Amino acid sequence: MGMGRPREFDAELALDQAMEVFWRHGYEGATIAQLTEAMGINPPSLYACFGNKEGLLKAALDRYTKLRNIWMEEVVAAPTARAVAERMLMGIADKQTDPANPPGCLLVQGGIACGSGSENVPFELAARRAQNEDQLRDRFVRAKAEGDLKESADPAALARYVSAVSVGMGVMASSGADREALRQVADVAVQAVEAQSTDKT
Amino acid sequence: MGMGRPREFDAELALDQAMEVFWRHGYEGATIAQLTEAMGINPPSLYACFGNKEGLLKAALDRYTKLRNIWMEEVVAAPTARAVAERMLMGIADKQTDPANPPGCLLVQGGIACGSGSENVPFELAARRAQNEDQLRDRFVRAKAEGDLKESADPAALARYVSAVSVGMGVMASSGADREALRQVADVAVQAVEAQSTDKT
DNA sequence: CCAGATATGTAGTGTTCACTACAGATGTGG
DNA sequence: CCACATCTGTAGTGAACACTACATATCTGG
Repeated sequence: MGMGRPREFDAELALDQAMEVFWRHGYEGATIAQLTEAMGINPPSLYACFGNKEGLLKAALDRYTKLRNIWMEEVVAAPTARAVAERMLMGIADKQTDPANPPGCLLVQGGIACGSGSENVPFELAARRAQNEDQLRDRFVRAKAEGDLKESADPAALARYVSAVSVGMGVMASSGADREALRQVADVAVQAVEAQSTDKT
Repeated sequence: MGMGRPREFDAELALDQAMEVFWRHGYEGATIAQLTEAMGINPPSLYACFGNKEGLLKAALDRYTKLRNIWMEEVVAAPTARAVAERMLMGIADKQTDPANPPGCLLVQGGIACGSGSENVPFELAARRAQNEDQLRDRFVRAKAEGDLKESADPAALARYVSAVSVGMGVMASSGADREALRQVADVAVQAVEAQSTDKT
C-alpha cells in the first residue's frame, strides 16, 4: 500500500493565487480557467485538492482570515478603545490600498450578492466579518469595564460601527479611492469612538 | 409608414421588477430567465426595449438613483451638518431594512466585483455612489461657510465618511442586520459629525 | 522490482448562459 | 383594406461554464 504520487505544487502558494482571483473578480466572476491558470495547475489537481469551486473559496477564506486574525491581535492590543479604533481603521486604509493585493477586502469583494446556486457564499463571508466584529466587541466590553469607555457607551454598537466603517472603506478602495482618502475617512470615524471615551487627553 | 404594434407591458413597472432581481442577486447572479419571469415578459421584449443585460441594469440604476435623489434633496435640506448626517444615516437604516425591498443598497448589491466581461458594472455603480457623495460634500461646504462646521473640518472628508458608513450599513443589512442594529450604527456615526460641528447644544 | 495508491495532463461531458431568427400578431398612415 | 412598422411567443443558437473520465506518470511499502 504505497502513498501515491506526491503533489507537484505548493497548496498554500496556489491558495494565495486563487485568493487574488476571487478578490479581484468575486466568487461568481472568477472562472475555473482563471483560477487554474493563476494557480499554475490543471482542473483535476484543483478538484482533487479542494473539492470544488466553493471548497477552494473556503480554503482561501481560511487563509485570509488566519492572516487577518494575527493582525487583529495587534489591533486589540492597543491600550484604549480609541487607539484600537485608530489602529484598526488606519491599518485598514493601508491594507486596502496595498498595491501587493487587489484593492478592498476579500470578505466584501468575494461576493455580497450571488446567484441562485451560490446563496451560501455571501453567508460565509458575512460569518467571517462577524468574527471580526466579535473581537472588537469583546475588546470594547473590556474597555468599558476598565472605565476607558463611558458608562453610556454600547460596546456592541461601537464594534458594529467600526466594522461598518471598515467595510465601507473597502468598497471605496475597490472603486478607486486612494490611501489618503481612506485615511481621512478613518480619521473622522475615530472621533465617534473618542466621543464615547472618558479620557480625552 | 405605420407606427407598429404598441408594447403590451409597462416599462417602468417591468424595471421595478428587474431592479429587485439585480438587487437580490447582483448583476452577474441575475439571469435573463429570472429577469424576464419577474418582469412578466419574454426575452425578445427585453432586448427590444433595453438592448441587453447591461442596458437593463443601467435603466434600473437610472430609476433607482432618480428616486434616491428625490430623497437626498430632503436629506440635504436639514438645517445643520449634524442633522443632515442623522437624517441620511437614520433614513438609510430604515430604507435598507424595508421589507418592501431586498435588504441593503442596489448600488452595492448590484456588483462590487465582476467577471472579465462586466468590468464596467462596478464602475457604473461607483459613479452613482460618487454622485451621492458629491451632494453631501456640497452641503457640508455650505455648512462650513455658514459656520456650522468648524474651521478645521474637511467637508470632502466628512462626505466621504458619511458615504462610507452608509455603504457599510448596506452590506450589514444584506447579511441580516436588523433595523435596530443599523440605527445604533447610525447613532454612533453621527457623533463624528457632531465632533466637527460648532454648536453642540 | 513489483503492487497499490495518488497526482497529472489531455480532452472532453452535460448544463446553463446571454442572446436571437423567425413567424405570427397588432397597431398606424394612406 | 392595404403596405408597413413594431411587438410578441416559440424555439432555438453558439459560447462559456463547472466539472470529470481516462490514460499515464510518480511515489511508497514489501
